[in-house]
Amino acid sequence: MEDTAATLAAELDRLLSMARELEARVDDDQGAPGAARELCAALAESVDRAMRLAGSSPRGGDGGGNAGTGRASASGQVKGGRKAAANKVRTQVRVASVMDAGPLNDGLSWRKYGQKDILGAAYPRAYFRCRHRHTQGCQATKQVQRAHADPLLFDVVYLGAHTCAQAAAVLAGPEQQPPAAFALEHQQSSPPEGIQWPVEPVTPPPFLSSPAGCYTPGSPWCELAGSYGYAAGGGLGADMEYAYDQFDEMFLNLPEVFQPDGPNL
DNA sequence: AGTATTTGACCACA
DNA sequence: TGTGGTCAAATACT
Repeated sequence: MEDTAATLAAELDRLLSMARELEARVDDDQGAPGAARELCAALAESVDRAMRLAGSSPRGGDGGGNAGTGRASASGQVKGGRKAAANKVRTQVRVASVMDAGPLNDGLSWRKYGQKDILGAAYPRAYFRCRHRHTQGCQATKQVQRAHADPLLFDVVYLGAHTCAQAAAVLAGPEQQPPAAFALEHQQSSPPEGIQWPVEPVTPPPFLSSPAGCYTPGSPWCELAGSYGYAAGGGLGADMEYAYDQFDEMFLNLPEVFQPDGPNL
């Protein structure tokens, strides 16, 4: 056990270093996708290994204020069409909202369809689905829940792949650029997401931004101070959790995740 | 007037 | 049986 723990620690440390290097490179040299990709690949590999080492309980740690029910993971079945999301790609992201940051979102059009109090959670969970669900059959949904441990942190879970034209447009951006960056440039097209919280949660897509402090021991979340452009220095954090085997693919081929024939659909 | 959000109820799964 | 996810009518907002 201790051996594994030590290895895990080393892996995570390495991960942190790479992440920081990646940040530095991307930061001062935006035209170096090659180097960035290399690092991303190594990063993904390292994270994957670390996660495997962490044990067979991906959600066991239950980071921070997450209700941690853990029941939404792929259960397969789904009879009457409900709980269909359980079948889909699950991507968990932790973001920090920033005061006065305004109604930022990930550049995609979401429509809130429900909110529910979650057992053991201090704050309700909000349910969103793609606005083009009916017109284009886009099955993507997301769940947003404030972490009770830190009211400024929001746990965002993306379920399912975006198949709508808008998502395709967003993801067709330059060089795997995170949709969030796109969103920042197109905020005016982002309708407000009504969540009954004082601050609007920023919900970056599943893509590593820039690390500051990474991986909280005992938690499945990876703390990543964001430089998504949301609020530099404003205290943005973004965590992410992926199904182990999906991590690399999602990380390196983000657009595929949102495409009709994504890696896990 | 049209659209988005809220909220209670229903359904399915563990 | 309890809980989470979704639906749909009512309400609020632009």
